[in-house]
Amino acid sequence: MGEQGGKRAAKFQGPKGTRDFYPADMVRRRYIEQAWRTVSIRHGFEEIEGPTFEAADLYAVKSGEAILGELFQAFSGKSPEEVEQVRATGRAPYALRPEFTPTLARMYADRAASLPRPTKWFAIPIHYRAERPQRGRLREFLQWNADVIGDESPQADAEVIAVAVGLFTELGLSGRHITVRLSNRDLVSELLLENGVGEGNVGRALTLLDRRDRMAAEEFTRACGEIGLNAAALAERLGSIQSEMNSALAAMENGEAMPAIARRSPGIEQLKGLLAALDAQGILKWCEFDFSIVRGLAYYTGTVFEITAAGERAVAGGGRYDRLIESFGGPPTPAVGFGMGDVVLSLVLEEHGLMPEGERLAECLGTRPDAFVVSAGDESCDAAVAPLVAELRRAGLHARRSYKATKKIDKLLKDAAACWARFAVILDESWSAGRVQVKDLTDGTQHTIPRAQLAPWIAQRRAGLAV
RNA sequence: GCGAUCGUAGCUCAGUUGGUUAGAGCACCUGGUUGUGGUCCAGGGGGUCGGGGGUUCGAGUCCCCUCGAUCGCCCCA
Repeated sequence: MGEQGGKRAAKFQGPKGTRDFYPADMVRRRYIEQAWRTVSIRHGFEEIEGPTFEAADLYAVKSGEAILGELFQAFSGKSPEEVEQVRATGRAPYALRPEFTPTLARMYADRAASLPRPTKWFAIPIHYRAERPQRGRLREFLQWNADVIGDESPQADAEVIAVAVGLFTELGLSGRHITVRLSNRDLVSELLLENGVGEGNVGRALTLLDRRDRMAAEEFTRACGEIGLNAAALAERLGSIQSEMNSALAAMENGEAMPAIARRSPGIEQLKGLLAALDAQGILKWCEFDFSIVRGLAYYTGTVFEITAAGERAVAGGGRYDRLIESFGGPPTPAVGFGMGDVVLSLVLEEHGLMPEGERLAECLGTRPDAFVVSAGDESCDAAVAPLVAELRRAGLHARRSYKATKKIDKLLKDAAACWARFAVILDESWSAGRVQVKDLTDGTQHTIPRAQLAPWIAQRRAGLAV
């Protein structure tokens, strides 16, 4: 911009951390979205969607500082008061959504009285976070969310984990590639209280544990001192309970009954319930306990989990948020859910050669043309291409044509093969007698078909019926 | 927001100690090899070397700034 007239226009680049989806990229995105949608529906979830921006206050307290620092802010610019507010406070009235759970909780709270229990919803929203892009992290991304609302039982926790596992299975991933790491905030909180932390400092302590690996040892020690936490004792207790729980998990995976657990507490009861429910879902082999996971978002309660793949960031993360809906003005409503981003998932699929391409991808997405019409004859054949394509489309077929000027059949067929068409319709000398050549590009056979029977012939043959 | 590396056609890259009109392969378009699907051959379109400034007789090649990308930090999907 700012160039003199006559100079070439300035080129624009897409904003930092965003992606352009050309056709080859879009089909890969659709492949993932289709798997998300198919598996969600298979597990009995119903699709919802909300606004891409919300009142900034929606995120203010519930999400925690971590997300607040990454908010993309938005305002209409229509009123002087609004502009002045942004200028004075640096805070806009709206924010592009950085996550979906607050929107979901708001939507549920609005109609809670008329919604069934449990309500099972999924969404495939686009999200925005103003962080520095890097491997597996962009500023604009898709995130699949699946939530069970109104069911406090561990069966609900297991059900959302099961739909995530179902997705991995659908895409060809297994427990060799993927691990579901389970934890429980109530259990960790109990142990914090038993190891020196006062009632009012539990939240702070959880945040501290969440960052433990990322801070200097002496800094961690000092922070522990401030809240009275005996970190060594806590680590020892958590570690021994963790290995006990993992042994129980392994035993159950071998078909044995759940072993007795030494400790008795509300947190342990939740974990035992979860273990039984995961067993009922048949997905124990994907899971393990990892009590170092507490998660950064402030609204989590009880069960929390992260799903990881070797060498990558977390593919998905989630947990219980039993008080969030109430805090948005709804009735007290337990809920559990997770989010899975498209960026890391794509990397994992690529890494294992599980992202299909070419014909297989076109087949999965239903984008293969049924007929590809080419003219290899005189002007009358050229003129017949457009009406013939239109006729096939009216018959409900996916019909395309070549736009090349050449009459070379090899090049025209190459054109047809490039889009994975099932049949090539060749207009040549026989067109003057009302017939076309149809080549089945799958098996190489060629047939002479009267024009009037072309569409039904292709439709039947596509359906696998004998002609 | 901080650090490191990088930035030449749509893609992958080559460009000699700075020196005349910036190259290749793939892709795209056209034509030929006289008519059937990732052969071969020929031709063509497309880049002011991310952008701006500076040093120099002269910079894609050196210096500064800026934008972007990649990989870490932070945080999380």
